[in-house]
Amino acid sequence: MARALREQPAGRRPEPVEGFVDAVLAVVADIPAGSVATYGDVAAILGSRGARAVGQVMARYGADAPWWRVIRADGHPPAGHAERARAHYELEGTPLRPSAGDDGYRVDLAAARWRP
DNA sequence: CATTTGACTGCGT
DNA sequence: AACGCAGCCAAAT
Repeated sequence: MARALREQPAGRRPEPVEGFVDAVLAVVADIPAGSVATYGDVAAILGSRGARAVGQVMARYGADAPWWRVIRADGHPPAGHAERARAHYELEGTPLRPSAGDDGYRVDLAAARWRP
């Protein structure tokens, strides 16, 4: 469906769609189930090193995206979402690894890291 | 336009 | 493995 004009009712913007935001969501959507990518990897694919910027996008716009497939460089799930992410991992069969101190588990990056 | 913020990363302790 | 610190990036305020 054609997206009509980009103009919105004055003073109201339906979605702050920006190039970077859209790109991040697109990359995240490309991550296959059972695999994961680090914030830094997603940023690198976009030609940037803004791992934090990617996290920022996920926090604000990743609500409807497979955010659990984007994890930290250490294999830890998104901060504050370990419990919810774990449910998705077990459902998708993402290779996990037992951990003592963390949230009780940790994603096996060596086996689950997505390779475009 | 300047400052703050944050679902990050790497290194040292 | 846990904690702290500095560096980096884009969006939000």
